[in-house]
Amino acid sequence: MKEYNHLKIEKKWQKYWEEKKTFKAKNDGKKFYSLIEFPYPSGSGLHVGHIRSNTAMDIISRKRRMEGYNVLYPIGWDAFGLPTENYAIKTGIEPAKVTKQNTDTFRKQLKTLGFSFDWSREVNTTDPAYYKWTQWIFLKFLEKGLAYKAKSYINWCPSCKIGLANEEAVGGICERCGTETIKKEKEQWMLGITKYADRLDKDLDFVDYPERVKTQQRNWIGKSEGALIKFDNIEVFTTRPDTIFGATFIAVAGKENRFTGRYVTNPATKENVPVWEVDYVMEDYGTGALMGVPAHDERDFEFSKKYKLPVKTVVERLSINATGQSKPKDDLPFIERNCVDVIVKHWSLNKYLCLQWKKVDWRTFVTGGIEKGQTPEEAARMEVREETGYTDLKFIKEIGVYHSKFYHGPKKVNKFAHFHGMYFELQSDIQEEVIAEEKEKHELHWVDYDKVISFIKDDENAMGWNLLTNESFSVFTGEGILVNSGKFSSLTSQEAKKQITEFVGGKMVTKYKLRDWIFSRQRYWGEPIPVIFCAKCGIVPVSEKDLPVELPKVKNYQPTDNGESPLANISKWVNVKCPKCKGPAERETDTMPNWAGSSWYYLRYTDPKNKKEFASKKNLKYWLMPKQGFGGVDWYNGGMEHTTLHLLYSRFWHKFLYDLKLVPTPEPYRKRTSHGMILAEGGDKMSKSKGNVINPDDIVKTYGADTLRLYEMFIGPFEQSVAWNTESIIGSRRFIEKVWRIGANISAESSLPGSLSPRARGALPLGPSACETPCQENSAFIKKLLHKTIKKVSEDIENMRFNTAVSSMMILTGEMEKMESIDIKDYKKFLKILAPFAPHITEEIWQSLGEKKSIILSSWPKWDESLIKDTEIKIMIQVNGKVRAEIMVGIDAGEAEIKDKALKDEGVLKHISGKDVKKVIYVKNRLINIVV
RNA sequence: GCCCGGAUGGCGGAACUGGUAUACGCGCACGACUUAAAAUCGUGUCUCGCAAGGGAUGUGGGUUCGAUUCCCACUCCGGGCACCA
Repeated sequence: MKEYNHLKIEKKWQKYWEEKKTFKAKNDGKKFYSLIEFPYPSGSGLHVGHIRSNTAMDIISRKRRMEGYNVLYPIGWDAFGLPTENYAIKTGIEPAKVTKQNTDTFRKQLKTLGFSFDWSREVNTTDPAYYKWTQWIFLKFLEKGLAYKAKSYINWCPSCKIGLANEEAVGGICERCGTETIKKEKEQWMLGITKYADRLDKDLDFVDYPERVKTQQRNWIGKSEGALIKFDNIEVFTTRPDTIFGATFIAVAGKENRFTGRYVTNPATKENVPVWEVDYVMEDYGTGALMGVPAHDERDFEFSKKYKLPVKTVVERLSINATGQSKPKDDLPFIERNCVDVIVKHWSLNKYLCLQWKKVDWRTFVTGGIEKGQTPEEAARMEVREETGYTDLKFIKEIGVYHSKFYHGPKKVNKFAHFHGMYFELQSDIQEEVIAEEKEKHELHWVDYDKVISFIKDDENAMGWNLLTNESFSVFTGEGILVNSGKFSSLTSQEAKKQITEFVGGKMVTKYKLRDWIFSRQRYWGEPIPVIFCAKCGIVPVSEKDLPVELPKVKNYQPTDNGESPLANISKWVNVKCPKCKGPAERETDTMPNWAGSSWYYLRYTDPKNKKEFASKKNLKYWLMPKQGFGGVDWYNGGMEHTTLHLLYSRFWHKFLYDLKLVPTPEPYRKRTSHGMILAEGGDKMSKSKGNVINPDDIVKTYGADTLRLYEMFIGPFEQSVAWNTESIIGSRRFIEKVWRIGANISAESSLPGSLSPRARGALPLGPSACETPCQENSAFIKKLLHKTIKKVSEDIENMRFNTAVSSMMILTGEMEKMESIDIKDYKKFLKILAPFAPHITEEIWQSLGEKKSIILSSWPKWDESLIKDTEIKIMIQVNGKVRAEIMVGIDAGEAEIKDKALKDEGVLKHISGKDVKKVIYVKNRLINIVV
């Protein structure tokens, strides 16, 4: 590991980049904006887990630069400042000092790793120069009526003595210390995020986020469309107004289930229904009251069972065949028919009577129409007798009614069938003769209980069976066809919703789970809310020229016992003159949450030193204007833990600023990705308390920064969590040394120190491929592999598949090392694609090969498709799906030729001789499968 | 309870759209070089079998000429939401 002094080399290049500022914009013609979610200061320091996403973004950013883009890749600090505060409280060191200390350490660590941040755009969100603008934006919210004071419950942690936001007290447990929280009522500042709920939901359609992130955001917003309907003086919210005829009680929020003794009128049926207090109804969702529809809601059903309330079915199942042979034909009208679907149990075995149709691929129970004047039971008996001959039937029960729209192949018509599911048990095998015509239609099967579902195959045909055997089908919560609903009967749920809502005088509304954002914190560390309370003038905003309202220097920033902010005790700071009337007034002592500064820091990156505005319009436009889709930050990588709150909050702020015409795009981020965590060696989360934290400095000291970077990328799929393993890191180091060795060997003029010992040099010559084949062929082979690798690495970086990119470069160097000589141009191309991964060592080799400019100023190599194309391809030959041989054929060999060659192959003949070749399947450029 | 991921050698993991399962790396074993060690290079390394062959991608089934990949059921692990009418 001491063949060259990697630490020296890395230091040399860190310094070089610092001085030359190689990473400054070099091409204004194109633009790109990549963003990293920075590592935030915490007590435990930066660990290898933090480094991973930075490395990934650094690789992308370096590649972009080589592709000629102007890259904005800034660095920010402490937007998620909570850990600092937390650590400060624990240690008693002043938060500002902790931040300063940590920031310096981290800055040094990040530089060591060679990240190509644009340090001149550094943003520190806890700096008053920055949070001035956070306060300024808050005042805009206030001006537009989106910031308001309201009574609200806070979760108070008796141990931390801190009021917690909802997200910090999940399930009533303090996220910081695990203590159970207490609810306290308090006047709090709120931000009206619910006004943006609809747009925050809708605009997800236009951004490039992973599907799961979108889903999580949508769930959080919780949009649902329904109706407000009055039952006398009680208004309920329901998403299922179509079930109102089945509403047999009204449930209002309460602590226990006790009947209130009151009755109200169901506006649809005009019947009186009882009003119950119910513990599963939430006071703050919808209207705090709901209509109980036991037949079509599981909780209502449970409740009605317990208190013996009537269950009234008003919606029946409807299935429409969407695909395949039974899909209704568009040009045919539907023929409605009442039918029976008859399930018949065997007289002694646990088997059931099923039919396999002969003319179509249908598997059903006995079915048929109900003739005029027949009861369903009579019809069922008749059908069983006609189709199967069995007569000794005992009627057990009617299973239910379900509807189906399908195309009846044998009869060539669209059918709209209303099935009555009928269940019989056969008493004996007494059987009459079945007429020939019926026998032609289908064949009879007795199917085992547990095979029925797989025999019937089609879900819709198995509806009767599911209703009979599966309890979860007992409450139908889906949409279907209305029954017992007066003039709305036979409408579909979809059709009925609007009509019924109108009929009962209700109105359609959209509700969200999302609540307005509680924006106050009773803590020291946060931007003070820039508001003054005056006895005469009320709430007065601090004027813009007095911003920022800075945090006062305090001795004790610990939270108070009474739930007030620590700032409340500092009368010097609190007591001010009212800006309007100059009378005595008091400052707001609440501060903003850590999410505030992080909601817009990316905007400041475009113009971090601006003193007049939070960022100039010109800069915002340059970096954010749509390149694709909605525009915004081109690429934002961050941890999964921020996919709901932070992402949603910053989207909200951005949209608000967009409405004020202060930012040019309606969405902040065009593309969002998330990295998986690096876990400690045991697979646990890294944490200081567990003592399993891997410090990047230690790794760098032993293996070098390039090795660490490579390993972080190689260790596993980027979006997946992986456990760290220090043992494996040596592989990445060996790879780098191999690259170095090839570089040292490649040219006599190379100024690289002779990295190969004479012994190793002696051992090197040049594996079998170098000796056995002529040199020219070798060089063509390497060229081809190189171009394949360029393609692979280029594409893999874009898709964040760094692990396979590294792997393919390892394969290439493995082959290169076997060669007697390598074209220096080819080797340089390889260095270029490796450069983003291992910037220091590639830079050193690059310049030792006579290059004067930094490798990052060179251009990203292009691959040549014609070189990649194979002239001969390998075709696998399978016999009955098993690989038996392989043949080489020319790229443009015809199918017949290949098949012919395959059938004559010795290895194949062994397996097919004496057997009939039934079928030969040829998959282009891949394989031949011979079926015998 | 609901929603979303995942499960492949001793280990991290690879496999394009259903087409050679285990690339690449680690570890291990053997060999070369060396007085020796380290480093480096080479060979081998899923499993049963002497071989021909057979069996393996969490478990069980299905579709297919062919399934790690698609479908159904289940087990375990991870993440998110949780009386949302």
